[in-house]
Amino acid sequence: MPYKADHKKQTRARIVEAARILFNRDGFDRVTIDRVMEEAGLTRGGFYSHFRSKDALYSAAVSGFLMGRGAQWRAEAGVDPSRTEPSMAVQMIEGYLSTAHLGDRDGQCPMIALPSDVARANPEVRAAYQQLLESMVGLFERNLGDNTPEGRQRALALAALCIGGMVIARTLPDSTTAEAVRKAAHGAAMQLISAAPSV
Amino acid sequence: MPYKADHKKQTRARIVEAARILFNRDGFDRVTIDRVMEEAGLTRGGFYSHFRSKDALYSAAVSGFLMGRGAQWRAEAGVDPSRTEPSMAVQMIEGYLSTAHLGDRDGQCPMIALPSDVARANPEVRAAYQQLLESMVGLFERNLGDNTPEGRQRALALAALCIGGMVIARTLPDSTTAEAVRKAAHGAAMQLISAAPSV
DNA sequence: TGTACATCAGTGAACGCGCGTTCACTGATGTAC
DNA sequence: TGTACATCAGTGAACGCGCGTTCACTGATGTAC
Repeated sequence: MPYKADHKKQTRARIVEAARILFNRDGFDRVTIDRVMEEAGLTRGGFYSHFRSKDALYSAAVSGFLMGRGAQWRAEAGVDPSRTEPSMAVQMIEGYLSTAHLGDRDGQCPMIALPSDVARANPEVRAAYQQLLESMVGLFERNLGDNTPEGRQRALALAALCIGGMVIARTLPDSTTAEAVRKAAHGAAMQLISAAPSV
Repeated sequence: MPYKADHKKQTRARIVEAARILFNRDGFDRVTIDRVMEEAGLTRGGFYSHFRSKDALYSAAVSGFLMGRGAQWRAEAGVDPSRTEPSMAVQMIEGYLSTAHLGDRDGQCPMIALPSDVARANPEVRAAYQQLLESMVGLFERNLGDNTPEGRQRALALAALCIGGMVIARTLPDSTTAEAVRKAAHGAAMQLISAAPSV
């Protein structure tokens, strides 16, 4: 057998990682396979021995975030999934709604970078996106320790506030207003958390 | 002078309206000038006597919403800009975070349909988008009658929650979860409003 | 009132470019001897 | 240990298509007489 067993798997991972960054930056339609492959240090033609189509790469990039950059991000933010307590939810929000995250176009959460793209994408991509959301909501839910329908509702609202605040801040050409939106979402999120029964 | 004075202006308005709907549905990149012109009952070639470029149409479509479909929408939702009282803010949220709005792909608010497109668009488009946001935030602010920095912050957070909730709901392939997100955002918005000092 | 005319909104063919995808091939690599 | 070999990851030229944009033309319209 030529090449080591995981050689191809590693190349594939490099393509997905390059795609994740470029999709975050420029969106699905404006990223060409040429650019993805070049960023991964390869050439155009090899792409189709790794992926069925450009669409297949899209869902791989979205769902790849959770285990890759997303895990790294949780570690940096000091979020420990094994500990479940309200302070962890606060920690998540501090990280998600931070100025650093707002400035990080390449490393940002795909839920911020790609929502309107995803809303028009195929079911596979949308399922990957929903999986990201469920993971965020699940973390909120467990950390707030309210295992009722109201608890889930609160967790969903927190997700909407975090993602919504960042999505809007990113559209604004005026960085002062963008920062104000980020801060406002942060404040409201804290308010929602402190209104939770278990806190 | 051949053709009435406002003939060209009306044609232009028809193009903008067609563009607004198509952009809402499919996003900027996937809408072709051909389709816009066809939808407006015209042919390809005439486009450039109305707009400098496809980009110029984009910002016209985004800022056109406020006076066109947006005004109609406010009327339907029973929002009266001349009355400023908390019940009007509640009215706005009821309309914005409604099941009807979630189902209305063509008539929806462009802030829901296009945020990740706009984040990568030129400054002109982004300015038009910011104008939409300012108008929504201004309405919240005045209606809640809290003319302090905290009042503006609350208004910004409400906007983030309304837009964020709808943006996320729209990405989800599973309509039950989508509806849950919408409801959760609605509940949290009401909670934020009722926590305002003047209510 | 009817007709010739000038204007310019709208037409549709054409151009050039870039993209997703295909495919015959090349050459780096691990293995067998 | 060194060499010939089979494999298959990766190459790069080519294809076909669709899109934004241009441009020479057409014909519907209001006006002047």
